[in-house]
Amino acid sequence: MTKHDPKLSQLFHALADPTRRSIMTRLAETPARVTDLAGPTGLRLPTVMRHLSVLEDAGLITTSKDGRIRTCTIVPEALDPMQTWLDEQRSIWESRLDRFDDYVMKIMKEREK
Amino acid sequence: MTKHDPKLSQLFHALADPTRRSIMTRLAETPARVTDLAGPTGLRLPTVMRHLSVLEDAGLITTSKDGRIRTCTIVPEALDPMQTWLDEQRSIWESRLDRFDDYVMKIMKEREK
DNA sequence: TATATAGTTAGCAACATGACTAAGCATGAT
DNA sequence: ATCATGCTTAGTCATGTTGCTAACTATATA
Repeated sequence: MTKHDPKLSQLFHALADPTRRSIMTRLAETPARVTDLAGPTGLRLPTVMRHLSVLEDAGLITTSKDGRIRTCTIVPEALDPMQTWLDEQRSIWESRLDRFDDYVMKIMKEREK
Repeated sequence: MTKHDPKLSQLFHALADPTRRSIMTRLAETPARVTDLAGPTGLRLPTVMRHLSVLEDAGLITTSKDGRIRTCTIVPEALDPMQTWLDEQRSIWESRLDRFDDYVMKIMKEREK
């Protein structure tokens, strides 16, 4: 399972940048224009544009243009694969603990003899 | 909050690579030697070493050397900040939905007049 | 129509990343 | 002591990422 999974890589990569995470947090509040998003970052517009297209390619936001204004909106479900990966990891880890418990139980029973 | 948060960036970056994720999944099962980890990847040892040090720098694994064998072990708690970030995002998103509900309620009441 | 606003495109520079090979250094087995 | 094993270091190379400026397009607004 999860042979290639480029979608997950894209997701993690998109969120590995603090600027992009702050954009995500801002957009979690409410949709915003490109210029609104650029403001707090202190970065130039083309730079912010690039960050936005990384987020959009990863499916984390959608954008639409009305007149000369582009509005960005988050896509909350886009985070689901990440949560799923986390849960899978935890699940494997926990079954490992279970196996360890089994092992300990076995040893204990051995000693009871 | 989360002004810089380089730890989170490091975490996300470390997990953005499929090789590193597969190593994590493998290590969730049980600790392993460097060579054991290299095998399935088809990559050369120095390359795998680099991946391992990225994971170790991110705090996702620890390693220890016994004789000439280095054993790698996952640090499950290292994923906590990621889960926390996800929860924070969701929380902001949900309170936004609440505010939207409030807004809708307000409109509805306006209409009742 | 002229001007400001909002975004876009192109291209550049600096640095980071992920792969490799070649060579080295301990440790364990013969 | 010699050789194989397991890892480590150093150095190279191609590509990707993040920032910039400059110049452009398209839409308001005066």
